[in-house]
Amino acid sequence: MDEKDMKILDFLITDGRKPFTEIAKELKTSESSVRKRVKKMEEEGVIKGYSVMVDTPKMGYNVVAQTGFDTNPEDFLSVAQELCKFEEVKKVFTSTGDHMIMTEIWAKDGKELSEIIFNKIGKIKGIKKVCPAIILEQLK
Amino acid sequence: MDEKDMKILDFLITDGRKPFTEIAKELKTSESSVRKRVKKMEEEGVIKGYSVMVDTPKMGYNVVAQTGFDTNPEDFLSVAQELCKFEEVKKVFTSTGDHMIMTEIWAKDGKELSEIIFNKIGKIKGIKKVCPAIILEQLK
DNA sequence: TTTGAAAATTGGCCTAA
DNA sequence: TTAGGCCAATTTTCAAA
Repeated sequence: MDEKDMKILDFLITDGRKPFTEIAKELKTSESSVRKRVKKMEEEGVIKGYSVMVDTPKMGYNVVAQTGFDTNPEDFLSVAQELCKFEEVKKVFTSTGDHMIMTEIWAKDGKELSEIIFNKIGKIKGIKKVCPAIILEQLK
Repeated sequence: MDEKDMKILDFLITDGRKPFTEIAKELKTSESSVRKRVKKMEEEGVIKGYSVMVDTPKMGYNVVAQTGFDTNPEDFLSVAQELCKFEEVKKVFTSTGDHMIMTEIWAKDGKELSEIIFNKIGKIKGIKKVCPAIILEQLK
C-alpha cells in the first residue's frame, strides 16, 4: 500500500469498472503496472470485491432502515450471526455507541419492514430491543 | 425494472466487474441484451455507479465511525451539505431515529478521528451534538 | 439478434533496480 | 526479489445492420 496504490483505489472507488488502461493513462504509468497492483491488492484482501451502487427506491425498496439491536451480552454473537442469514439484512456491523449491533435492512415499504422485523428477525432468541432508523435521503 | 433486470443487478451487486458475456451465459440470453439493459438502468439512475469494496483497516483506516449529528431545525440542511464537503466523511444520510443526520467517517486512528470531529467538522455552524459509534467488525 | 472491428484483459517472459 | 515493461492470445465491449 503506497501512494500509487491509494490513487488506483481512489479511481476504482469512484468507478469500479474503469478499465486499467484508462487508470494507467491518468496516472501516467503502464497498464501492466496498474493490473499487477490491483491483483496484489485483491490477493492481500485490501480489495474485497466490486459492486454496483443501486438507487434503492428505483429498485422498489422504498424503505431502507439502519437498525440497531440490543442483546444480552451472552447472546450478542449468536444474534449477530443469525442476522447475517436474512436476505433482507444487507449489512451487519458490531459497533460501539448506542447499539452493539447495527444493520441495514431493505424493504419495499413500511409494512414489509415491519413484517421483517417482527415476524422474521423478531424470532431470533436473545434480542432485547430493536431500533430502526429509516434513511430519508442519501446526500453522499 | 423487471425480473431479468433484478437478476442482472444481483450478479452485479455480487461482482460489479463481472463481464456482461458471463452474466448473459448464466441468464441464458445474449450479451447485447444484458448490456442494453444495464445501459438503460444506468440512464434511469437505477444503477448509480460502480465501486470497489475495500478493507478499510488494510488501507490504513483503522477507525471507521458511524457518526450522528444533532442540529437546530433551521441549520439542519446547511450542516448536512457542509458535511458532504469533507473528504474524510464518506457517506451522509438524513434519517429518522436518534439523529437526523448520519455519516460515516474514515480515520487512520482515534487521534485523527478526534481531530476531524473537533477541529474540522466541529467548526460547522449549527451542530449541537456529535455522536460517533466506532465500527468494530463488519460481519456482512 | 447477429456480426465484426476496436478495446481491454490475461498470461508469460523479460529486464532492471 | 519485486516492480514494471513488452508481446501475443483471448475475451469483452460496442455500434451497426
